Parts: sequence; C-alpha cells; structure tokens
Amino acid sequence: MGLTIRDVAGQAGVSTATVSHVLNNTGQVSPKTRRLVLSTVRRMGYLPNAHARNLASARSRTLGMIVSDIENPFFPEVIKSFEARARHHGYEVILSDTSYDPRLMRRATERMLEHQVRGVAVMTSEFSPQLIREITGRRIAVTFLDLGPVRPYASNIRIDYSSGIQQVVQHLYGLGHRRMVFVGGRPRLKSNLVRLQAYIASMKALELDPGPVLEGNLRFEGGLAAGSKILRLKLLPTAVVAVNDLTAVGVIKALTHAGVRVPQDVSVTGFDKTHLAEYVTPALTTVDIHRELLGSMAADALHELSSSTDAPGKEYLVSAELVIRESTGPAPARTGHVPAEVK
Amino acid sequence: MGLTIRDVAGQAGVSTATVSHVLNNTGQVSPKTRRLVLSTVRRMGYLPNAHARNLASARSRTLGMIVSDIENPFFPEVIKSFEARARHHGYEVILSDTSYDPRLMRRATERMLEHQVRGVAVMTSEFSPQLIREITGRRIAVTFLDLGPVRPYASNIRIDYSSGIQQVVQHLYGLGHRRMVFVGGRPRLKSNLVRLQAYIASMKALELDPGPVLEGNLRFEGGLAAGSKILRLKLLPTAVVAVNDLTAVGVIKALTHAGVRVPQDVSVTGFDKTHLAEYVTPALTTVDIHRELLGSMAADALHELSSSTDAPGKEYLVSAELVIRESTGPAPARTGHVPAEVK
DNA sequence: GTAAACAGCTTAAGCGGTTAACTTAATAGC
DNA sequence: GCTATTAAGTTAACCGCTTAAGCTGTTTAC
Repeated sequence: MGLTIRDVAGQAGVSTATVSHVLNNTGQVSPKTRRLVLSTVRRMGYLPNAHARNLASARSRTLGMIVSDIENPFFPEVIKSFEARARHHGYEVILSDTSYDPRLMRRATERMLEHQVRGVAVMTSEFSPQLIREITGRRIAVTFLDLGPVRPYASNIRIDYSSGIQQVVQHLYGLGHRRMVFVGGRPRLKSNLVRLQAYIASMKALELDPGPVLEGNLRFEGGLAAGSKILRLKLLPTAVVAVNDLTAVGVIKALTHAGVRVPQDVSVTGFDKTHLAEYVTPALTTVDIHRELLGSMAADALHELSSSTDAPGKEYLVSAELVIRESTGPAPARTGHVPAEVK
Repeated sequence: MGLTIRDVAGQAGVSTATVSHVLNNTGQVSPKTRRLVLSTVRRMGYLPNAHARNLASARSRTLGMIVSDIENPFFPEVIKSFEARARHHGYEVILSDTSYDPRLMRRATERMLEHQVRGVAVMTSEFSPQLIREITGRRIAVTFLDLGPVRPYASNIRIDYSSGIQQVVQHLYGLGHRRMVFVGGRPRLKSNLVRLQAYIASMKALELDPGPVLEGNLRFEGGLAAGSKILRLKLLPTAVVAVNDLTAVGVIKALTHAGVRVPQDVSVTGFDKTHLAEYVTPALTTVDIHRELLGSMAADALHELSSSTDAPGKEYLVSAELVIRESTGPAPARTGHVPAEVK
C-alpha cells in the first residue's frame, strides 16, 4: 500500500537498517547520512507503520487507560493529562470506556493485552482481582485509583478522601451547621465506602450525629433522587455533604425546585472540583483533588514500573483541598426552619 | 513473551493456519476441529497480538477520531456513540485530542496514518485542506462535522443549524422578545459563522434588528466575558442567544452575579443540549442536535466509505430541535427595564 | 471404475519494521 | 608499520499473524 522503509532506503541509497537507526536514534550514523535520510523521509512523506514497529520491537510504546464513564465530568481532564504525560514519555495511549459494565471490563482488559500495552491505568471504581492478576501476571504494569493492592507491577494512587471530607465537615461546623445529611454512592464500592467512613469519623470527632446517609449513584439522577428524599425528611438538614459534584448538583436542583434556597436554607457541598462545580449557580463549595495530577501521576507511575526491572509497586498520595464557593453559608438561625413553600 | 498462535496450534495438534481460520471464521474447518481449537484457546488464555494481525492483513480494523477538546461537554457523548458504533462494525478506535492546537492536528493525523486506520472522523472546527488531502490521498475515508468538502473518500455530516437557530429566535419572538444579543464564537470558524448567519437571517425574517453580536470562544470563560459586556450595554437586551451551552452558562453566571434574573429579566438560550444544560439552574432552553447520533453516524459513514470500492462521499443531515426549559420566559413588560442592583 | 469436485487441512511466503551480528574503512596506540 | 579499536554501515533473521496455494482423502457424476 503505502511507502515502506525499503522505499526510503532505496531512494536514499542506504540500507533499511540505517533508516531505522536514524528514525530511532539507535545505531551509529554520521551526521551527513542522518541528514540525507531525514530529508528523504520528509520529501517522500514517509510514515512508519506503527504495527510493524510494535511487532518487531516486542515491547510496544503504548499505555492503556480504562475509565468507567467518559461522560462523567470527572474523567475528561484526567484522560487529557494522562495522555499528555504519556506522550511526553513517548507512549501512545489507547482508551477504553466500560460504562460501568463488568463485561466491558473484561473486553477492555483483553483489548489492552491484545495491543501489547506496557502498562494500564485503571480508573474505574471496581475491577475484579481476577482481571488484575491477568494483567500483572503478564508482567504488565497497572495503576489503580484508590482500590489497588500495591504489589509487583501494581501501584496505587490514593486520594486523601479522609482529609478532604474532614475539611468539608469542619467548614460546615464552623458555619454553625449541626444537622447534616450525607449522600454517597453504592457503599459496596470501596471508594464510596472510604468517603462515607471518613464522613462518619469526622462527625463523631466533633461529637455530632452523622444523621441520615442516602445512597446515590455518583450521577446527576442519583443526586436528584436523594434531593427529593431529603425534602421528605421530617426535619430538613441544614447541610448536605455529597460524595461528588454531580450528586451535589442533583441535590441542589431538587432543593431549589422545591423552593428551598441554597445556601440560605440549606448548604450543599460537592467533591472533586470538576468544571461543573464552577458552572452552576450557586457555584459549588467542593474539594480539589487535583485531577490533572491524577492523570499525569498515573502515567509517571506506569512509566516507572515498566522501566525498572524488579518493578515493586508504590503508593502515591494525592492531597485534597477544600474550595469554598457559594453553595455553603451560615446555618439558618431558626433550627428546624422549613421554608413556607415546601410541601 | 506471551502465548503465540504457534503455542495454541501445537497444543491443539493443528496448524497455525487452522487456528487463524477458526479465530477469523475464514477457511473450511470442521465443527469438531473448531470446537477443539476454541477450547484450547480458552484453556490457554490465548489472546492474538493485535499488531501482528494488522500487519499481516494489510487493512487494519481501526477507525480514528480527532476531536478538538475532550473537556468540552459536547464531545464525550459523541465519542462514546462513535466508539459503540465502530465496535459494532468490528473496528477498534483510536482517539486524538488536539486541544485547539493546529500543530497537534498534524501530529494527530500522522498518528492515524501510522496506525493504518481505515477511516477517521474529524470533529474539530477547523482542519487544513492540506491535511485532508494527505488522508484522502492515501485512500483513507474521512468524515467531517459541518466543514467538509464532499468528495471521494470524504463524507460530511451537516447539522441543521439554520433550522435550530430559527426555532430559537421564533420561540423568543413568541415570548415577546424584540431586543436580543447574539454571543458567538470566533467567526473565522465556519461552524460559528453558519450559526451567526442563521441568527441574522432569522431576525431579518421577523423584521427585527439583530442587535449586538458578541464574540465568545465556545467556552465558559467566553460566556462570562460576554455576559459582563452585556451588562455594560446602554440598553439591556431582553434575550441572549448563545452559540452553545457552555457560552450560555457563562452568560447566565455573569448576569445573575450582577443581580439580573434569568429568565425574569433576561432570557438566555444555549445550543447542543449537553448534559450541562440540564444540570444548571435555571435549566437551559437549548437545541437538541442529537449528539449521540453524530457519533454513530460518523462511524456508519466511515464504514460505508471504506467498504465500497468507488467510495463517493455523501452528505448527511442531522436535524435540530428546540428544547424549551427554564432559562427563557416572557419578555419583561417594561422595555428597557434595568434591575436596581445593576451598577 | 475413473475423473471431477470438494471439504478439511497444511505449508510457507509475506506484512514492514527492528536489531544482533557482521563487514569494512578509518583512526589510535605503541 | 602493524595491530587494536572504533565509527559507520549492511545483512538477514526474526516479531506473530494471515492467506494464497497446495495437498489429501472422500464423495459425486456419469
């Protein structure tokens, strides 16, 4: 079909090996020949066949990334920074979206293996140990987000949820809030559980009753549903702590629709500091977990794992910082206050 | 390194050709042998090397997609449906994000070519004719979003912006609005220009003055800036027509911060019906251009182009439908009304 | 009963690169 | 001046798969 390295070699009057060496900066090539080859390559518009390259040089220069849902505003930025950093290290990236479907996780993993990736960043909230073994068993590096066992060929990036949630709770406490509600995700997912536990611990530390714990699904609809449940509570809380921004936005939507004002009547906090948090009105008080860092850290971790020979896994920690914006305010004076409009 | 087709063939006691035929449903294989091979494959956990496959069978089963910014809420859904549809046709997908950078467009194109893609969906608002030629010249299919020349190996998906904008304008007109402002993107991008022209035409058709035209950048910040410009206008418009949802959300943010209520004082419309439009308060009146369709249509178009031998390009049309939500309402009674709080 | 047709396999030649091993010429060391 | 070293290239054997062509043995046609 297209041009091959042989065509270039022929035109330049050198061997294919020399062309290859020039293109990869490997062998000994005189500056003169190098220039000749390079100009021939450019003149002919030659582009090396990536598949042939990967095949010939056993180790491919590819990293994989598996995310659960590219439509979740949490991911795009992470993906972008992962790609940028991976490219920086000279890797290609292939992406798979599992849409929260376990069967797709298996397919995604197989795709990665078929493409001979050097490492894969798993950014879904659950991933079967079986699959993990299938990857590390083939001596391929993996990084997880917060759910990973650290072991040979596997590193983990831990987000400091405890600290993040603690800052949220203390912020609300400082504003006079005492009656709160937590809206989480399905608690069988570790990352959700961690946040829930951090919430409970923070509340207990302040000698407060954690109050009702509602279950969302990390999506807008979950927040919406949780919001209506909150409205049906006998006693309206003065603050709602949501597990992520999308959930918080859903809660706010439900509340304001019922005439409950945020933050005057009820304060609401998010988590993750997605762009969404800034777009909505009122802008969300949320927690910055440095998402752009998550991606580049994963790429760095994979690079390190796959470069070293023994490849012991590492644990990385990403800090969390409270970002105070408009969705939180002083607790309403009359405790138990329920605005007139609420049915 | 890993298992090869030879290992499988050895274990099953057949030739590599037979294994290959079973895996690809190509040659003549008895049901018995087929079962034997399949079970051996499963038992050994064999996964074919994608690079070797692609190399050996000249044509790869890969489609490429180039988007301008994965962080723009317009894209994730399009990407997802493209991938889903491509997989349905049996293709792999590789993705490139150009971050609006022309140099990255070249790199993205090269990546696609190096990976021997069968077709590439270009979803950026600009793409040099030079690059287009480099792709179609290699007899690789391309689809564009609204900027494409239809010709051999190139199809175009046109969004019915005119109709969409017209519906917006008529909706506002019906609500009594007469003094409007348009917030667009940089007009040298064709897709922006089309929308602007559609706006002007729709206004003229109703014998209205199009009013001021402000320039955003399709992002939140652009909307924010346009919003403050609107606030400084001698006469506040009663409605703002924004070129996309993100811009509309920025405008609303700026307005509400200044105490202007949406939609009571000013109505604002978006475009694209991204999820964001639903998340914000008030929920955006926007235009549905069926984004999930855009992606699958692009995949279908590429599949068709690369299957047929003559490969004449086609033009596809995607309709636009107004979705009325909360950000638009009747024009305020006192024309020229400026709320007290506005400085 | 023999030739033709066909089902069911195998053989082996690539696909387009990389890279270890080798050759040759130039340079350095003594 | 001769050998040892190095710089600059070349040769050719893979990498793991696909697939055209070939080879059996069995069935069908007449």
